[in-house]
Amino acid sequence: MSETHTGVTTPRPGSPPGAAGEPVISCGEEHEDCGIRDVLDRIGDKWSVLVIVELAAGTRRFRELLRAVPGISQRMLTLTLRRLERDGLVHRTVHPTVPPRVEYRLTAMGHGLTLLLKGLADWSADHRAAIAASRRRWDAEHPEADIR
Amino acid sequence: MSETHTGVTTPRPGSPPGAAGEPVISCGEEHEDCGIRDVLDRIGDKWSVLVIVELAAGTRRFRELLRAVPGISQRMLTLTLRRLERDGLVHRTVHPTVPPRVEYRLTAMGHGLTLLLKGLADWSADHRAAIAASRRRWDAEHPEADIR
DNA sequence: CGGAATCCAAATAGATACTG
DNA sequence: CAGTATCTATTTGGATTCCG
Repeated sequence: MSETHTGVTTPRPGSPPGAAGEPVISCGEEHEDCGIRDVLDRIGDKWSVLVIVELAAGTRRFRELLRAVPGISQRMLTLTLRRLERDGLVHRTVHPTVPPRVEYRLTAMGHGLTLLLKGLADWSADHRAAIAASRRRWDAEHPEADIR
Repeated sequence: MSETHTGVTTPRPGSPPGAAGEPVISCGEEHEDCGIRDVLDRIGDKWSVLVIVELAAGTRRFRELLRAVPGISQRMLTLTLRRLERDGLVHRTVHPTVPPRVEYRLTAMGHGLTLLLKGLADWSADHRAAIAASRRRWDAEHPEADIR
């Protein structure tokens, strides 16, 4: 789910070994949903949205985020924050004190993204019941189907 | 119904940092995701968006989708379609002929979702360059970092 | 406190073969 | 044509330990 086919994708220094001529189903030139994958790959994971939502409320320290996002592990919070930082959605400030103090806040672009997330959240809320009902109906009509 | 309990709010300019008071997130009373997770879990996977985008153009048969979405396997197309159907985003019509003819089309709710996806696609397109640049910078500043 | 490193379990995706 | 059924490979997330 990470860096897919941006067309300009940066292969990081320590690129994967072997695996030369990968097909890499690059969305040719006709499919216009190309850029959207970058964003979906980011917000589609398990924790990014929750972290972004928390940061939308203001600057937070690492430990604060850990508490604010219930269930997230230290490792996943670190990974999530690094990825968001790498994409330019989150800014990280290190205060060279003892003990260390590291603060995270959304960048302007990150804040812009929250507007879209709000739209998504609204739509989700509006259709939550319908989706749940549809699932119940489908599950009833397809017993012993294993889709997940 | 749209402005009820949404997930993200725009931070006020003078918001005190780390003010442990009111969470600016209102997802009802508990820390639930407002149902946005249901939607993200669906559109966040590898293929759903591509399938939805293709169906947004009109009714499609299974084989047509298989050709239209480059790289998807038969199995993943089936799974993706079943999940979308279960959520009430896609409708499936079986014509009892020989050979079988199965058609897929978006439901009204599915079409509604495409509007949001368009918003996301637009935003992605607008920030694609910025994101790519941010990634290059980050990767340059963090050699041998493996964020995946 | 804020991580990085390691190991392991689970979820997800892909290839292939078979069928009504 | 439109799927299932298996099996395997890859990705992802979680738990734990250690460290400046």
